[in-house]
Amino acid sequence: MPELPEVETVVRGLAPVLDGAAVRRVRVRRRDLRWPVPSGLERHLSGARITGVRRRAKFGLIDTDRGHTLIFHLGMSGRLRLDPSERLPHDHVELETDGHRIVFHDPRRFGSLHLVPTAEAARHPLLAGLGPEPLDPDFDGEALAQAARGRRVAIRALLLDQRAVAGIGNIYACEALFRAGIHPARAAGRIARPRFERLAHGLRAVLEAAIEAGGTSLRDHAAVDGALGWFQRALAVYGREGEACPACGHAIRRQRLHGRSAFFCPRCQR
DNA sequence: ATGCACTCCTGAACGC
DNA sequence: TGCGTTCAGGAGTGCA
Repeated sequence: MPELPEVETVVRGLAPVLDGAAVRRVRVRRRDLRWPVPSGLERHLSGARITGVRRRAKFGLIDTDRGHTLIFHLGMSGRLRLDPSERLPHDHVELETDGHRIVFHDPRRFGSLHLVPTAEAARHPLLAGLGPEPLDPDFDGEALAQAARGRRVAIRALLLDQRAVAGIGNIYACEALFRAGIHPARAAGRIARPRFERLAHGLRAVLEAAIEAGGTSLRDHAAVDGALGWFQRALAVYGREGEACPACGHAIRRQRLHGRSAFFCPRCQR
């Protein structure tokens, strides 16, 4: 389940391979992803040179010298495979450069590909409303406090809202809340100001540690070279229902919240 | 504006 | 063994 650290891992793996490379051929085997693969993808990318690979929230952006940017989202089960030795089911799109092949593989097809003029990438509907990057140097508790003002939703739901803060999914929302000692069901607007500072710090710390470890590979994530991320070993609460809280030893609890599991320590998180 | 259920999809895990 | 059910969840949609 690619969240910010997993996408960052993919982008970092992709950049040295794609930066400066020329796209030789694009092959689309399946167009019906989360949204249809743009019909002009092959035409606009073939022959273009890649000028950069970057990330915004959970999106990867590949810029070309033709003024187009390819945006990818990995959804739930998406992977980018670099120079795969065999073709697999669900290999939907293939990008051949002068030297490598990048394959977009996505069994559940919650992922998507988009092509936009580079100058308008930030205004694309999927990117336009995104909140601040939690790893941006300017990101702090104030940004979270502002997004939470007057809101009655559970803080976990607010963290998952990409307009409030970008790139967070269920795993890192749960982990950051544990680090900040905040109960996932607590109403966002009823959290005292200093606690947002702890939450912002918890988010940053857990995301940086996860990137360092190459992300969390629960089921679907892997770096472009197929390497698994090792951060699941460092998860304190996510997926650990019944296990001992690493801080106090109390059993980790799982609670259904808005249709999704929230994992937390009922003693440490209030 | 806000909150929330529903929807898409497939594979893994589970129960009988 | 084999079938059915449940779950995972990012993010748009549509409703109250």
